[in-house]
Amino acid sequence: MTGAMTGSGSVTIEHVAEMAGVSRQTVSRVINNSPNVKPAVKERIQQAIDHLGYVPNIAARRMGGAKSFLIVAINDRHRTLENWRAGHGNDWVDQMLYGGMTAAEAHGYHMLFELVDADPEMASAQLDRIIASLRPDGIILTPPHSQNEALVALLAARKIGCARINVPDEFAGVTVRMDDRAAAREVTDYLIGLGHRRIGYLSGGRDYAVCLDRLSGYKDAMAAADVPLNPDWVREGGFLFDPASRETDALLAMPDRPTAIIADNDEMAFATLHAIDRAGLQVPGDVSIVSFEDTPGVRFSVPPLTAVRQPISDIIGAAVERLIARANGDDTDGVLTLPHTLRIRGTTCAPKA
Amino acid sequence: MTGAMTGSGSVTIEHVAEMAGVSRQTVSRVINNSPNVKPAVKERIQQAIDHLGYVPNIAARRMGGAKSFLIVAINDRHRTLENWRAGHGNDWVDQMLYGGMTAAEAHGYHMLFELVDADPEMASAQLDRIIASLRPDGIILTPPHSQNEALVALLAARKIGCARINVPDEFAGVTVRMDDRAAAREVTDYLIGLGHRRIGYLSGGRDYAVCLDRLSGYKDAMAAADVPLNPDWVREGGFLFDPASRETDALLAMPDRPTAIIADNDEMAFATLHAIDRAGLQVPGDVSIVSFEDTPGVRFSVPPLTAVRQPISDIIGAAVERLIARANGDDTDGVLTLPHTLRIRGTTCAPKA
DNA sequence: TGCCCCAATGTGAGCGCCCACATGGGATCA
DNA sequence: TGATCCCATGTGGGCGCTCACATTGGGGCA
Repeated sequence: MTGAMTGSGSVTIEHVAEMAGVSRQTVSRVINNSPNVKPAVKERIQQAIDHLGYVPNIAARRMGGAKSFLIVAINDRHRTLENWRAGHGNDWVDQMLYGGMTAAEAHGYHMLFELVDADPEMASAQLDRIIASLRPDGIILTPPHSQNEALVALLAARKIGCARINVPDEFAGVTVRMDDRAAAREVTDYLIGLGHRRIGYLSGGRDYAVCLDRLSGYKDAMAAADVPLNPDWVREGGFLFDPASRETDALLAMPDRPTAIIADNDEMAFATLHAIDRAGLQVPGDVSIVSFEDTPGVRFSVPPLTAVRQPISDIIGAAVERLIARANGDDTDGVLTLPHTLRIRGTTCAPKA
Repeated sequence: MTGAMTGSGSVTIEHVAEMAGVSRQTVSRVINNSPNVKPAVKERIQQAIDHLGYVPNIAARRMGGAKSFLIVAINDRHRTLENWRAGHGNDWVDQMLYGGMTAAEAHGYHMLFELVDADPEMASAQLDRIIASLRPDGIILTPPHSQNEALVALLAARKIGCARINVPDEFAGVTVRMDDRAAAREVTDYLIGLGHRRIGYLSGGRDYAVCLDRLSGYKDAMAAADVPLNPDWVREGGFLFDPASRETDALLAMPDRPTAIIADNDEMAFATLHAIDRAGLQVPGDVSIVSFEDTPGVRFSVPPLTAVRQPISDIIGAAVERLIARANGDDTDGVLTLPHTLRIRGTTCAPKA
């Protein structure tokens, strides 16, 4: 039961104004929560709105005023599509959608996703097209775009609010992230606390700021606890199963093989799980595993994976909130760091010996 | 290198018209691929567009003309958010986004997601608000909304193209789906072909048309092969791990326990895997498993899961294509059935005895 | 009482585009 | 050669809303 006009053409602000016996502008003020409207009038208008089932047209609002009620989240085309096509899982997009959509909805906003190529020249051109076409009130840049200063500069020139996801502190502007370095430190401390001294690290890759950050945290923790670190314990698996398998094989073949391995995502952690099994070793008895993603499926492996939960949905939700606040005049800059969680499950225990 | 105007305010159709020495309308014709523009003029205009980096403003296009260049995909709020919050995985949203976004992008369209409650009254009201606010060129209804005739009627009244996802043939209008019944028949035939005669079925639930469809296919195949079917082999797990665990336990405790189990999604298939292991039985030696979802993680279980791949991204992509065609005058109705794939991996083999 | 100020409302214009229609010139036909 | 057509282009108007500004009225202050 949306209203009395159900079935007819669109209900405009004009209709509401007429019904409430006021001008368009006063109705507009009520819609936009502007001050200086008499409570009695406001209520009368609200009743007319409810009665007619009036909902402002977003395109017209954009045309008339400054706001578009749109937040655009930019993902890397290649990483998003190709990885998925190749069958690689990813919790990222789901979480972004859930966190962002919910936050946007609460303010009458909409969030939409766009894909942009990582290549610097293409990225700028594509982003510029998106801006021209959509004129969003804010743009969320995810890695690797969030590290691209040219894009940030472009958005600044176009005067569009920009939230950067998961970039290290040094960058300026609005940033929302989790503390990957601290998380890695925490994980390493946890393993050291269990008695591990030979801890391996399967990194995603050195081009990801996040991965480098985590590696620092891992090294920090090892150094702080005076645990010697063999550089060969640190290996790159590119976030993928097969390379991670091979690297784990190599790790297990070392004379001072690690008794615990940290992996930068779940897929690599699973590869580690399999490789350890293949080598005739036990998880977690012989080798403990901690992952850095925590997709829903990790609860169902044998044993279920101990993992760091990245608060992606919260991060995107916070980014949306910030951008909307910004579009409404609040231009607080700064870095917002959201808490992560280490979820201890079945792949970690004290080392045997 | 977007164009010469980089840095200035918005480039409008007016600027292009002036530069090319024609009227706005002629530029508009070029943008919209209308006929009756001299090739020479068209090229001159195109050059001006490229030079200025002109991109039409989507809100203005919506205001002036009939099209909004927006396709909205409607998901169930509860199923989408609550399940995810409770830690249950779901490949659905990712695939929708990938398939839909790519198809939309190819036509200069954008796709956005909205959540709507399943409750019939709320659903209609919420959908009506979405229509009034966004005026999309088309709406994609996913289950359970795609089975809600009131929503379909509302969209028809509002003259908005509607594509329904995964509803059985009997419903009219534009429908895009996979043939779940045939897929279930195929899976069952495959298992029967391997030599299985006692085949269990872990269904998602009887309120999902898709699940009922699959059950029919399973029963068809059993009947066609003259394999007797014990009704107690068919159980409901609500798509969730824990209930599926219990039902599998019950299944395994039967005197004529199944030698193969079909599950309606991956999470339940994993539960089955664990339950069989717990019972001291082997997969696939003692019991074979086939799942009906094929999320990326299934490749990494031990053994990797044999599963039916639902072509969700293709389905949503096709729905987007249909809706865009419809917005441009092509009003072909009908059911579009996209092919699925049975991916045979490590959880199926001939039964022991 | 008169003045000013500000809260509460209304008015005109325009955002950038596409629609309907009007207009001009060439080819086509008798 | 003139009438007819249709292709190629231009013009005016308006979509639904918000902006900047104008206007009204009532309360506080001297």
